[in-house]
Amino acid sequence: MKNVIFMGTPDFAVGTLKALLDSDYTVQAVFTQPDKPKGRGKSLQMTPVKETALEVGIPVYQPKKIRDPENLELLKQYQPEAIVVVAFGQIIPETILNLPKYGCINVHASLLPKYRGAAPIQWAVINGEKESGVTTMRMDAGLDTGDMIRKAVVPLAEKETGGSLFDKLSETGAKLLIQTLDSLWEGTAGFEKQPAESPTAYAGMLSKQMGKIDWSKGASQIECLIRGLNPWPSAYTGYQGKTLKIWAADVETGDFETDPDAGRVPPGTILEVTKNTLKVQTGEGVLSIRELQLEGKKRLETDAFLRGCQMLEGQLLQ
RNA sequence: CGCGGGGUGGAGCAGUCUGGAAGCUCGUCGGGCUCAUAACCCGAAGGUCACAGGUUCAAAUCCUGUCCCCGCAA
Repeated sequence: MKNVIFMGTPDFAVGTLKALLDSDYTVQAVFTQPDKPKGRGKSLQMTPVKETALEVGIPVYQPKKIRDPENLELLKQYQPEAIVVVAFGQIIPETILNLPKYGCINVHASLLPKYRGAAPIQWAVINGEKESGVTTMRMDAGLDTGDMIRKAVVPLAEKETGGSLFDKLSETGAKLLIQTLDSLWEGTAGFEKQPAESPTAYAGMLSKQMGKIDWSKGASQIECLIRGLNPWPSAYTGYQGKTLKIWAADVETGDFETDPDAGRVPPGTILEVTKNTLKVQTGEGVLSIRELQLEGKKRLETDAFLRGCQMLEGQLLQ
């Protein structure tokens, strides 16, 4: 008997849950966040983890607060040997952390102690990291501060996006968790303490607002932001009073000294418009927009976009 | 009933308010120019104007219903 309880909520957790279901561990029950109204019609929507659990007929619990004593009692009845927590979205009290024999095992999508917090994947991309990864740890009362058990390094591709890295780490995390559990059951697991201080800023939740492009920043910095926030919440700017999302861009490496305007116009100014390029002045360097989307419209490659929307050189994005 | 934008040849758009011959920028195909080209010139193919009803002499355009896409909000 290898009984475990699974706690998780978003897509990222689904890969791990599925890996568990395919393994010789028994998922006794699943805990996930309550359904919330989402989408255009504001209809109630199940969490991805709940959907998966229902497909295979595992009991699903959606406590508003995992802290409530009744949940501890509930968990006790299952007598899990370990609780697997992947992006659950609620703070788990110590009483629960200490309940299972092997503790609560968390899969965190960064190389701890870097990027503790809710959105480690995207922050790694935003900050232009060359590599990230997944860490499993035995949870303690702190936030992502538990003793580390296993790590897997994943190099970032040149055009890595939050979404693409998300997929990679989700897959990596699933494998890593199984390995981690195996080592726990075999008694071969090693625990490594984390330093008290994380070398990076806390990787807080992403917000729509942080996608607003500050054109006075450097081109390469903006490009990282665009990739990190793709596909959600996406980087955006304004064009003629409308929201303009920027989905992909390249840092322009060409020589712009020939352009008389380069470096002499305010950041955000459209420097050059050709059939399929859109170059924008930034605080440092020039950014060439490759894919964008105007409010209410579809996401388009620059050349398709320019066919229907006449953008003129000299206009300002803000 | 959360708010709003939109569905027009292969792509992106205009035309809808003020009904009356299918337009624009591209792409595709053929020809020309050129050392050459994503450049330029000439020509051609390709559309049940999302779908279904209704009003009208006449509907892409007005009215009603349905489907689908998207932005905001959550």
